[in-house]
Amino acid sequence: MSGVGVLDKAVVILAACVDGASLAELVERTKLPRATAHRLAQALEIHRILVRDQQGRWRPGPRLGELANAAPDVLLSAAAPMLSALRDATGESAQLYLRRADERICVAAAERASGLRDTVPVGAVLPMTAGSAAQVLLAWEPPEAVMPLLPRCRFTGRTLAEVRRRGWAQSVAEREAGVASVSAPIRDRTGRVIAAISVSGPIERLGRRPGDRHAMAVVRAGQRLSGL
Amino acid sequence: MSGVGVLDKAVVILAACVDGASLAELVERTKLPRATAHRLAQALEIHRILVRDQQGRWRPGPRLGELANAAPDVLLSAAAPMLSALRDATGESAQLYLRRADERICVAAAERASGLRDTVPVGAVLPMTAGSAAQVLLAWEPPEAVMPLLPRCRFTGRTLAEVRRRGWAQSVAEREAGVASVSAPIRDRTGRVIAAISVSGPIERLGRRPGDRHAMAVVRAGQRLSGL
DNA sequence: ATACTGTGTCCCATAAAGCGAAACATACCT
DNA sequence: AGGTATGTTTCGCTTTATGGGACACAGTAT
Repeated sequence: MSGVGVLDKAVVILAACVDGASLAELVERTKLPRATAHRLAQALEIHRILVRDQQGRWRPGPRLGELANAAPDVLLSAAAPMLSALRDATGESAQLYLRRADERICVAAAERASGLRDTVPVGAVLPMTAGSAAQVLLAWEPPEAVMPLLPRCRFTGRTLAEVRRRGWAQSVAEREAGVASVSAPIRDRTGRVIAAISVSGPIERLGRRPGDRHAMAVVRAGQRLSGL
Repeated sequence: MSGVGVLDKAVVILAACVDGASLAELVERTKLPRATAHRLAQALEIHRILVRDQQGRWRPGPRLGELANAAPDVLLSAAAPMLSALRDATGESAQLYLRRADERICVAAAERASGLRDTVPVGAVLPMTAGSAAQVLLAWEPPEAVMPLLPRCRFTGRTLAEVRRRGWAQSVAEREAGVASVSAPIRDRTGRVIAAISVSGPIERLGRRPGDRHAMAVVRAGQRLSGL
């Protein structure tokens, strides 16, 4: 598929191990012969791209993070002042989310200093089934990646089409009662959505159409963080 | 080396691309024949493990981060409450650092709420040449990885030997005048140091031997975050 | 206790994939 | 204009990767 079969197989194995996999699960998910899966997983383990726990389950190893450091670091470094600026411009808490399978993780945040505010601590794992950031992270994904999730989502395919059209998403009382939010995509150089930038706060302040008020600032921040 | 030559070559290529590389640089750094380096880099690009910019330079692609998400997520998720607990227990700001080549990045922090405090925002990139976290991230590295850096460090090989003996590091006015800090390692299941956890604050409060006061709490927090 | 099934590991004969020299195209420098 | 460096592609050949099957161990059913 890429022209190098061993790499094709290794990537399939890595994808199967994101949430942990035994050898049997690996074979089942990758459809590779057991000897092949075992041999390649061991080789990835030697490189610390996979690690194996006491139960014999493989999951992503530290070397992946080391090799990936440049990409996330650049975004994280650039995001910190941008989130602070967005918080100051909008008067609401701002966050940055990465997608992880069926969840999203907050990797940077700038919290409104006082008063009523939505607090999402860095490291928090939130669902992909609700919230404007989830809509943004899903809207540009291929349909086959989205379809299995949609039955459990608080939004629909139609909502995601609207997100693609507008370039941003808004939600009211989706992830949490009383909270409204606006999100926009952050893209890599190829145009793929790699993260979502958001502001969130109480419905009392943001209203039932928070995009009217804050979409432009959030979209602008997302554009500035794109292409790094 | 791992028994699968293509994977061995791919990892060498990925390591060479962490800070960006043209084809010529890739060939120079990996010692691979040009056709081989080109073919494998293109295959990694097809998988989005590498991306290529307009100048033809390859660097880590978004897929690496996606595949690595689980590993950093587990640590990041677990760290947030642990950093808060450490901040409350010690009364100082607490941070978590990952190593990136010759720098370290703050990926999680819990800041002391009021008064004089050391503020390191999430996303901040700090040098590997000064500070107790730098000592911890270097102390268990192989000598050949450390030697090139030592001439520029504010500490010595002897300091690093002491860190290995004690299991923690302390620094006074190294990274910044007036700031003292204590750090301890966070290890993966194989025992390798993958991150450093720290508390930092003014010398006035922490004293010139901040380890006397806080090493136990920091080491304990590091142990609890190890092996995830 | 025994038989069967599932899982993990390893070996090695074989086939297929990956290798990489060389050719070609383009850009840059003198 | 000529030489050099860089990037891309081809394809005959060699080396590497494949994966069936054997083995060991654990778990389950009878």
